[in-house]
Amino acid sequence: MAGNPNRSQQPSNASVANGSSKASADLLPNGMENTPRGRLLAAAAHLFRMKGFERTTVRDLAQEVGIQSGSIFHHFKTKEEILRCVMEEVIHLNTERLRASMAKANTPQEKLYELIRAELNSIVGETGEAMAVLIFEWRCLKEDSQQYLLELRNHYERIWLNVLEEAKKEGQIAADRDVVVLRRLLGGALAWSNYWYRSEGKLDIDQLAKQTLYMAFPEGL
Amino acid sequence: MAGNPNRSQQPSNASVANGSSKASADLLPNGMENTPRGRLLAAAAHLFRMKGFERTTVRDLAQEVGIQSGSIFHHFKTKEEILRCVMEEVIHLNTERLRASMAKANTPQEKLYELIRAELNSIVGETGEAMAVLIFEWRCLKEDSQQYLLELRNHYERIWLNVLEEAKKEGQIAADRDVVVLRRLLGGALAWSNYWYRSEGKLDIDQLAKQTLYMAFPEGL
DNA sequence: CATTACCAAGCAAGCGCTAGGTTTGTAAAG
DNA sequence: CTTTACAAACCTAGCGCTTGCTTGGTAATG
Repeated sequence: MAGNPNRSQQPSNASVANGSSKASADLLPNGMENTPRGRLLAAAAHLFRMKGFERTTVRDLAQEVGIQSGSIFHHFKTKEEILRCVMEEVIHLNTERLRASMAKANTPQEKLYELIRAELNSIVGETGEAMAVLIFEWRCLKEDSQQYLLELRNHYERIWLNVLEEAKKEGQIAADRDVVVLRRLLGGALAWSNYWYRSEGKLDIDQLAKQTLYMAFPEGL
Repeated sequence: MAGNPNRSQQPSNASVANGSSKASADLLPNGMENTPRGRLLAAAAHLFRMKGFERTTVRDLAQEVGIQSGSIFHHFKTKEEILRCVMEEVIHLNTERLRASMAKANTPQEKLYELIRAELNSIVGETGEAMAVLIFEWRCLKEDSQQYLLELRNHYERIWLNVLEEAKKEGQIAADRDVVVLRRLLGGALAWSNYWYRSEGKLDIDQLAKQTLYMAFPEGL
């Protein structure tokens, strides 16, 4: 009765138990999902996305990775900390991604396109579930977690605004347009794609990025 | 011990108890907030917006309108029914609003502008809280409620698509653009404004509508 | 032999909701 | 003008269940 059944039995019947075979596959391409902590974060991103943070119980989460609910608290102090970690990691990852995109783009036009393409990939690609959680479960964080993550997000937004301001200076964006408002409109349009875009459809990500670029920056084309 | 303290004492100390003096003010301009049911819906829209559906307890809601938690179920069968009613009413109201806007607009340009302006008013105006609930608490509905509300939402979307298709036919929208994708990008951009737009700022709704129109339909101007 | 990863059992709090009774507003009947 | 009738609105008390989390222990690894 006491003790732990052999480790190798547990994960398999866990992923069979409920039909979700995707959970351990793909949150972060870091190889992070090989640690127990990483597996928990990946499963959390998946469940929080599907059911929402509140509706996901620690028992759901435990079942998804094949452990007992109590064991979760060996890795995280509270349920909220799990949420915060999912968000923190996805911000870091995507900020790095954005920075890398800007490094290899040269002209303002290229940069604008790459900004859109990178954010779109964050939202509908591998990190999509975590991004959706970041956006739509924000309220579930405690005040101080919000404050901390807000700073991280500001770095990300700064990259966007720098490029937009540069593009405006060089005439790619009309002088009478407010770049902050433009960024917000664009951010909403892109974030929304998390709801409707399906990669199996006939529209691929690059095409959608082009359509968005065309919508937002008519002057530049 | 038994019985109900005089009615006139109850509502006042209820709205003082927590600092929210706004709850009973403004969901629906119908005068609907004068019925107990209407007051509950208005308070629900407010609380669901601030804290989310799951985090709002029936006890929170009861306190906001100054009754006991059990009394809520005299007006609604379940907590989920309250959510559904909030959503249902806001869809009806805004569909009607959109239809009215289209009735008085003549040219395709005017119609495009009015579409944007009407939706923006739905999102950041009086019905903003209920709209946010409609958008962000969708998952909390049971399957059949979702199905029912989806039909209502489709009517709303049909109005948009009809106008967009007409505008495309008349050359206000370039021939190579997909109106469905365009609507989704635009819908996202507008929905997002619920997060950041504050009417106290220097940008008024009409200005924002113009900026959005300019972003989305460069050909038409 | 310490560290990491886990289990088994269960506690205290909070949840949606119910049951059964009381009060209040309204309007017809006496 | 009163009395009676009745539905709508509300209260009190609490049930049954689920929740996040804790405790005290075991098993395997290096």
